[in-house]
Amino acid sequence: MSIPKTFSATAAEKKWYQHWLDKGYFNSTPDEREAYTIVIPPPNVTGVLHMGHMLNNTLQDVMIRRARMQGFNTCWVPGTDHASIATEAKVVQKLAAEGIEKSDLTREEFLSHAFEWKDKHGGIILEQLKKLGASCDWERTKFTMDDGMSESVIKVFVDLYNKGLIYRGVRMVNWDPSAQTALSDEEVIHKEVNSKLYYISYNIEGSTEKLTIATTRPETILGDSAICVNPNDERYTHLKGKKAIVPLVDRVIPIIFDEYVDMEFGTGALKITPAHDINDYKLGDKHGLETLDILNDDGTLSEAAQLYIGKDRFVVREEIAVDLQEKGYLVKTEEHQNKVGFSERTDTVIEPKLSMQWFCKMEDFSIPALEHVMNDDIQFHPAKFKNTYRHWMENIKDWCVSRQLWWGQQIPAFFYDGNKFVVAETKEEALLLAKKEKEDVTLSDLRQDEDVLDTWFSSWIWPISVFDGIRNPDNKEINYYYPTNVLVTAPEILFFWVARMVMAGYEYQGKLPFKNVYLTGIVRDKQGRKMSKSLGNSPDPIELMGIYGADGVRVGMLLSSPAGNDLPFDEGLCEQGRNFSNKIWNAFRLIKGWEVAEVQQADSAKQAIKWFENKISNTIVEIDESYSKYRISEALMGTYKLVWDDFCSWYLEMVKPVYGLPIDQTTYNKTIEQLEKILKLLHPFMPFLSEEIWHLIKERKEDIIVSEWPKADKVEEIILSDFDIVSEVVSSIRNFRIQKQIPNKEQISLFVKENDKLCRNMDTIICKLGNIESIEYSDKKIDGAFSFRVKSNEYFIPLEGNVDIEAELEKLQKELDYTKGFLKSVNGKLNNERFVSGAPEQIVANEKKKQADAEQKIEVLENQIASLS
RNA sequence: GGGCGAUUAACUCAGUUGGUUCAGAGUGCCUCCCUUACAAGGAGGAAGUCGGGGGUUCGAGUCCCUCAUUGCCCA
Repeated sequence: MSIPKTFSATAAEKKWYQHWLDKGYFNSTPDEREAYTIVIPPPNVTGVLHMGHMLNNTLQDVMIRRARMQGFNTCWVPGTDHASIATEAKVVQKLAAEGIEKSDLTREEFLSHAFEWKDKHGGIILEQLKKLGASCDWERTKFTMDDGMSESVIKVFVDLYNKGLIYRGVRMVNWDPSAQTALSDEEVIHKEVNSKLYYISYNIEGSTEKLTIATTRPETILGDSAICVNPNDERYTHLKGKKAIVPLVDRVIPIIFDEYVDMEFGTGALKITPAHDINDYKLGDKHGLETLDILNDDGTLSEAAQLYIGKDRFVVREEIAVDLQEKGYLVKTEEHQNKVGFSERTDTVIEPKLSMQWFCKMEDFSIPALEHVMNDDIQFHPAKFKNTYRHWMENIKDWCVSRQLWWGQQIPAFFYDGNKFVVAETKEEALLLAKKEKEDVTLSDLRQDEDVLDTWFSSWIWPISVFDGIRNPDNKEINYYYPTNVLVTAPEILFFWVARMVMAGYEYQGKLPFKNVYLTGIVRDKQGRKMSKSLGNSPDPIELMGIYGADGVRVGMLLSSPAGNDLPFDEGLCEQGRNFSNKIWNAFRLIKGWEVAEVQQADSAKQAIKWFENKISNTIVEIDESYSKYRISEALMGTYKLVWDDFCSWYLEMVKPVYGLPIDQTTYNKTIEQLEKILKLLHPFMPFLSEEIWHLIKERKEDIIVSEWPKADKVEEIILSDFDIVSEVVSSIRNFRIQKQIPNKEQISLFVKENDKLCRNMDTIICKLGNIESIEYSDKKIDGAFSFRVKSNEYFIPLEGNVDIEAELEKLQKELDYTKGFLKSVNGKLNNERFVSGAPEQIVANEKKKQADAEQKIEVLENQIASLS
């Protein structure tokens, strides 16, 4: 049988993924085992896979696969969310391309277009996740607008309304004039922009004096209700009781005094526009000012503005500056940097706007949500995010849950008689409620609120609703799978998703939604920029997997991504992953190529097996520990080094038969046994490669994906430390050969002056790897030989004549200097009375041991130097 | 402006409650090698005043203060 030199990933990926699906390994139903559950952070239904998803979902798959092997009943629930703003924007855009305006359609017509779009473009991302190897229970795939899911959302809304936790009110909201909807604070991104500061002078009524204000938004003067100055500002005290006249429209407004105004900024005089600025709104409220809304929903000026009616706010900004200039009101303009809010979804400048919205009260929710994170009932990885979380929870504001869109769950509030309304799950129930208030109300009198709920209002109950725990709070599945074990997500959505899930969890299940939260970093390009579609700096994950294999990319993603740290992505990492696949593949080829025969087991092989069994146990302990701390990249690196360094570079070299000769059965069997353990450890990271080799080792029915996670045996530390000496001896021999240009196949002899008792069990390994004819122990040094030291023992390789005494002396001297320095630092401590009396006993004992070792080594070195000079 | 982090090798990061000379890993780089699993490989090697300064301590990469740089969140 001939095995190709490299692992061909594509075929194996297809084959095994289908096989796993056929066998139903990903599917879960409650049974007597303990559950291990993860719910996917639902990606946007019309999204495509990007590098952030790759990182996130690889992590989840690693955890799920390991848990499966550990015997848990694993359940990874996939799904997507409807992403109301983004998706509606896409649908509107698509319709516009066909010449259809949203305003021409009824709600039902629009929604049928939207669902059509979703059916066609939705869920691509889930198919892409399969390529990555994601072992989700696909039969459980959920979409936030599925009937049951929407029903849960509505139920929660009604329930919270009835509890008095949802209310309707006029508030200043973040208005997206492009999407024409309100946004939550979290959906607004503040960016530093270069803008202009306009200095505009207002006439004072009944005076020739002028008052100059500074603003970045000159168009809003049309909505001014007052000018405000600081009462401590002596420049303006004489204006008390006076009035100012708004330029161009000649409206008379009061001059008011409030310490809110910063005397240093601009001219110290502030125009107040309560309808278009949150701080002005608060001031207006405080001083009882008029509220003049001069903008339409689409960002054009309304009739209330009197001028520029119907023109866009940015156009007006330009025009009004010119007009003010011409009429002599514009004193000057300055370059100015300020922060402006943009819509996360449409990148439009946000307009603070007063409007009637639905809000969810957050204060009561935040108490348990904060407490259970601070006391580690819910653990964050890394824990540093607890601070950020606390800060938000302690400054929480009510949540604006209504959106002026159609794509989403329509708010179940039904109006009648103008502004009277009832809230109920169905129109029929609403009618019953309404009838209590007004007997003659009919079904056709009821008009449902036009708005839909924020998408996060679906997502915050996701860990519950995917198990139908809202509609049936005590069902078998929710009781079995909830709380979930870990949530893997990005810190950017810590607040508007993670925190709210915690709130909903306690409200609706009385329990935390997940025990652990693993926060990933952001995947960045080499220049440190966030990878994004608009920048075009993100590689296509599917293409990457084609080049490096899914396993290679998985390893590449995890190699340098400790929790919470950004990942500066480099294709080189995937290449490293691919190379790793190949390394394992070739180790397998080597073993598979051996001819097995009834021959005596070499002692070196016997010793090697003993060592590796201990080594692998030791590593399993370390890897398990890394996993338990959610240090996934550390677990990967531990596995990587076990395979590459310990197994391939050391173990296989030690047991490898001489070329052309067969291997004994015992060593072969043991080697396969070790290889299988290694494949199991690799499986969470490299599911395809491990399954492929697992089955190439021999024909078998059982699959590695459901095999048992290796357990560590008791580790004999002494064997590991003895091997450390052996490996150092071997390295020194190799070094010697390279220096003296003595080829490996030329046998040499080794003499040892044993100053410190050595374990000789592994001498056969030294002989094999160093191609040593014999090792001879003696109590005196060998003259005229190449020498090196490991610990305090001296090793000699006799050499005809050409020992470079100078070089040898220099090396010895260097080592001597180092050891003396070391001894000095140790003595420094031991001679310090306060150290000896103050430090713990164990530490002092250690220092004494170090002292003795160093002294012995110095003696050895000095003797050697003396003999050479 | 307020809050929270970060700063360790060329790059990306580890470094547990202060205690082996503790200064690490992977990558990259340099030298040699197509040796009969693997050049997608092997054998070696160089490389850092732990951001600066001060303090606590017998002892500080680790604790405290301060400055600098930088990131994130909030206003």
